[in-house]
Amino acid sequence: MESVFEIIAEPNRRAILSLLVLSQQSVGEIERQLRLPQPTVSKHLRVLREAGFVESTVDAQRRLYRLKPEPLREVAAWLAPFRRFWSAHVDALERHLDRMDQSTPTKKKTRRR
Amino acid sequence: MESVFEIIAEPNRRAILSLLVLSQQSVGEIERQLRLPQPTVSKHLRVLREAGFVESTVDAQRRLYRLKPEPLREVAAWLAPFRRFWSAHVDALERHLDRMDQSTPTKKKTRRR
DNA sequence: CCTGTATATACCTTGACGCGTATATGCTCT
DNA sequence: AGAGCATATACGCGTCAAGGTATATACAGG
Repeated sequence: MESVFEIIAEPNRRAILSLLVLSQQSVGEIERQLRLPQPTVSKHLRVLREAGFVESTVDAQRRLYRLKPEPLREVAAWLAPFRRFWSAHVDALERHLDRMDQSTPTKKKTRRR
Repeated sequence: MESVFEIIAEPNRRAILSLLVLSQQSVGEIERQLRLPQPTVSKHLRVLREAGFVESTVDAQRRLYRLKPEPLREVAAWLAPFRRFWSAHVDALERHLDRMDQSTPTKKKTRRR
C-alpha cells in the first residue's frame, strides 16, 4: 500500500474521509453512519492512519479520528498540472456554445441554467 | 474497474496521463518514454480510454492519444471539500512561522522563497 | 471483580489486477 | 502480394488487498 492514490481508491475509505471533513468522529459513529461492520472500519482507519490521512486521540474507550491535510494535498499537487488543461477545455466549450448561440438564437433560453 | 480513483491508483497510468498533459502521443512514444513493454501500454490505454480519460485518433498505423478532461475533473470535485480544511491548516502554519520570524528575525531571508 | 462496551487484531478465503509471452489485426510501401 | 512496422488482444500466473468471522485488549461502572 504505497501511494496515496491506492489509499483513496477504496470507496469506504473515501467515505470515511468525507465524514471526517465535517468533524472528528469516533469509530462507532463512523460505523453507524456508513453501516459498516466494526472490523472493517477499524481496518480502514488503520490504513488511513499509517498513510497519514488521519490521526487519533484517546477519549476513554473511544478513539476520536480527525483528518490530517498532507496526503490529500499530495493528490491535489499531482492533479494541479491538469487544471490548466481542462480549464482550457471549458473555455473552448464555452466559445463553442457561444457560437451556437449566435447561429441558433431561439434556443438561448436553455443555456445558463 | 468502476471509479476514476481506481483508474489513477495505478502508477503507470498516472505516468501516461502526465505525459499526455504536455501533448498528444502515439503508443510507441509513450512506450519509449516510460520504458514499458508495448502490451502493457496498450492495456493501460484501453483502461484509460474506456474510463473516458483519453481518446484516440488514427494516424495511419499509429494511434494518437490525447487527454479528456471530465474524469480528472471528477477527482478534483471530490477533493474540493477538503481544500477548505487544509487551507485552514496552511494558515495556522503560516501564522506559526510568522511568530517564529518575530522571535528570530535573523532568519527572515530564508522564508518566502 | 465482573459485566458490558469500544476498538483492535488474527486468520482465512476469494476475487481482481497487473505482468509477461505469444499471437492477432491492420496499415504502408515496394 | 508480401514484408515490416504499429497496435491490440488472449491466456496463464502470481500477488495482494478486502471482507467475514472470531478473538483479543482495554476501559468504565456497579
